[in-house]
Amino acid sequence: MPELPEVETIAGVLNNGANDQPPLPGCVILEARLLWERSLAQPAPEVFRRQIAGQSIHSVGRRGKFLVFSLSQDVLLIHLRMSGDILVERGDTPIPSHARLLLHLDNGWRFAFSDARKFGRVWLTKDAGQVLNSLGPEPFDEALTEHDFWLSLQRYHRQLKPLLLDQHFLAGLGNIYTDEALNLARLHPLMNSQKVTEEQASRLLHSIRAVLKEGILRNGASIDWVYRGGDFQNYFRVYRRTGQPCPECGTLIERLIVGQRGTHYCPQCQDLPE
DNA sequence: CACGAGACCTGTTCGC
DNA sequence: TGCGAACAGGTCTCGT
Repeated sequence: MPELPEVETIAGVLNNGANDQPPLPGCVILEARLLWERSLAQPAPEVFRRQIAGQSIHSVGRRGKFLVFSLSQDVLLIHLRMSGDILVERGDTPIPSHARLLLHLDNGWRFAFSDARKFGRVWLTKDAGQVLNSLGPEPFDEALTEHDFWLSLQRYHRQLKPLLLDQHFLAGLGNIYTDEALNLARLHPLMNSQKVTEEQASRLLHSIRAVLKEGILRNGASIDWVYRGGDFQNYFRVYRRTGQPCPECGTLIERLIVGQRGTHYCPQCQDLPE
């Protein structure tokens, strides 16, 4: 479910707190409860419970679509996948129906990893790199230049959309922001990455950064039954807008399946060469 | 290497 | 109204 802007928004709220919840940094984890053990990727459940108890939370960050919690001894990593969310509620409130992991905090509040579809995963490790090192660059990394981006596109002979979704290539894009970025860059989702010109690559990188930036500015998108305050869904150019007019030219948005993902694009603005 | 299908899961929406 | 199919913000593994 969440992509870079949503995860960034969640990390920000957890780190700084909000009107209805305190910030996590400074809290001590008293006890962990695993309600669905398969959500735990690493280590074994007993080890996890023993090891995390007593650790304090130093900060909450993000790498790609991973939430990164720096604890006093270890790093807690959470990937929300399709339906995951983090809820921080008072300890005496009812346990959320899809809670998979609960952390009881020393301030009387309770941290819950909620995940209806059970695709999300949790790691507790001393070496976050072991999990995160295979990720591609952060889209906003200044070291990622337009020229580098073009060269990396040249290294593959793949359809643009599946390549952008590949977290080893670039970290953070998901189905929404990939469709949005390709439309803004006026590139067809099936275009071969090797055929992208240097000028088009530059346009694509700018578009990726623009849609992610706007997503973050609007606190992410809230669609389906998962609502967390963001309103980027009201500004989609093509995503889930099949049959509606393209904001640029008015041509009706079309939908096709690419790499088994629903894909939305403007057949006029995003034409497929040859 | 690149692509498609299947798996992992539950809940909502669509179409007849 | 009812019911099965389709669909959903992700990623891994396997076969061709």
